[in-house]
Amino acid sequence: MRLLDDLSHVKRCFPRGAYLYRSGDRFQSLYAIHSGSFKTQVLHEDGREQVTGFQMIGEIIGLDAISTDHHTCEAVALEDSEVCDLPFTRLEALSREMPSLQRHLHKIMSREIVRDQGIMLLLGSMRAEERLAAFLLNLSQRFAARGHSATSFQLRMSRQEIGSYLGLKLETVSRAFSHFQEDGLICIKVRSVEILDMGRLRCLVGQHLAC
Amino acid sequence: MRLLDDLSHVKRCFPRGAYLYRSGDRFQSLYAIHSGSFKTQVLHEDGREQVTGFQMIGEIIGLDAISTDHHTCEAVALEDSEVCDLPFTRLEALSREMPSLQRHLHKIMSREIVRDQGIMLLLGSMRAEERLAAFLLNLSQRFAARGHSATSFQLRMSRQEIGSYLGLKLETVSRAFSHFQEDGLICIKVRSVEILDMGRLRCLVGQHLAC
DNA sequence: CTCTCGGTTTGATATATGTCAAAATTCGTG
DNA sequence: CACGAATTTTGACATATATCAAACCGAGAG
Repeated sequence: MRLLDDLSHVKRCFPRGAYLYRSGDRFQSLYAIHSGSFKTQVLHEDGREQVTGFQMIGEIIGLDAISTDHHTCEAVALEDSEVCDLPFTRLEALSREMPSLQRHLHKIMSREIVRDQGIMLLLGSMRAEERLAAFLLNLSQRFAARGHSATSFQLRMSRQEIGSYLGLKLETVSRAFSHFQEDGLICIKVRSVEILDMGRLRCLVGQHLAC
Repeated sequence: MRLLDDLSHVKRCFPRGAYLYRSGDRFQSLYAIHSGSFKTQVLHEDGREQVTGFQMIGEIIGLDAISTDHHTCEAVALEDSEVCDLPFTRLEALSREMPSLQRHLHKIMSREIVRDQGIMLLLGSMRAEERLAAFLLNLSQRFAARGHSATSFQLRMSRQEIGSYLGLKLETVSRAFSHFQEDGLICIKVRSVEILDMGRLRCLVGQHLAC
């Protein structure tokens, strides 16, 4: 990771709502998120859009573009954010010199593939409340990994964006949040979340088991 | 691609139903499909399984395992098949020597990420018949790319497997096929498909547009 | 501070897909 | 060739989620 830091000291700022890249943009760099957060989404000709992920500090985005030399999705800042460019040809050259960097890069790409498989599982075989519980637990875990509270955090995205990510309508997301709150699983006030019963939330994901 | 061929002349055979690898297996190699076809699926603790893809000749599988050194999904032969092992450490060593191989490997991984995004779009925002139409068009295109007919082919997977892949129940898949047939879009007899009206099938994907 | 507007919540109703069940067909095996 | 098992098709009905609509709330602008 230190190697990546060496590659670029230049941070660029993106205000909330700004595009880091758009679908069709020429591929130059991967981007390391230095502060803030982004969403990535793919567009369908007919205008529908599907959020494919929410990225936070330390995560690398832009991997989709390697395949065609053009970005196939777009990345939008969810809050004021900073990113470091990682020019890809330099990254490739460096990783030819340093097997550890090479392996690291491969792991990053593979991890993205595994993450995507998890989302397919979620979209293909979970019900609305399971999906939302899985989403909350995923956020919780990622906040914790960054030294923040695992139980209390702010959502950076709208109900609409959560819904798009989870394959649900925003009303369904809102209702599921309300239901979780009635059941004492969470306390939610618009965008601030507190997880009250992590155990039962975990049980919700994987309904099929007795809990 | 020739480089990959050099890497391994050894083909291994897998009869229909055999596992190429299972979830949890130690990662050693990527696999190039030399003949036949496979499905990959992820398992949920509670027993649910989600098919994440169908792979055919020339495609590389096992990329998920790089991230953790263990396979996170499993691959099952859909018919008698042959694969070439591509030992990953040798692949990495070679690609340090040969920038073109390095780039090729990166593109393969990135292409998988793009493919997964497409499936998320499908699962997250398409209706049953749109999903199935997209699936048929995808198969058609891949058969055509391999020199087979784009309009007439055999399905190698069951309704159940198609349903799992598309986030639908097998009955829904069957009904959608029947409906396509009534509408004169396809002729389907169990596992043999003939596409009769490619244009209207394309229109079905992306319902929102007037067609 | 108040207004406005986007976002959120909640309710009533519609609909796509799931569920359960039975019949029909195909396929593998003896 | 014939049997049984597995897969597929089809039907009747149930239900999760979408849709439409209205009320509510909160954050930013003036």
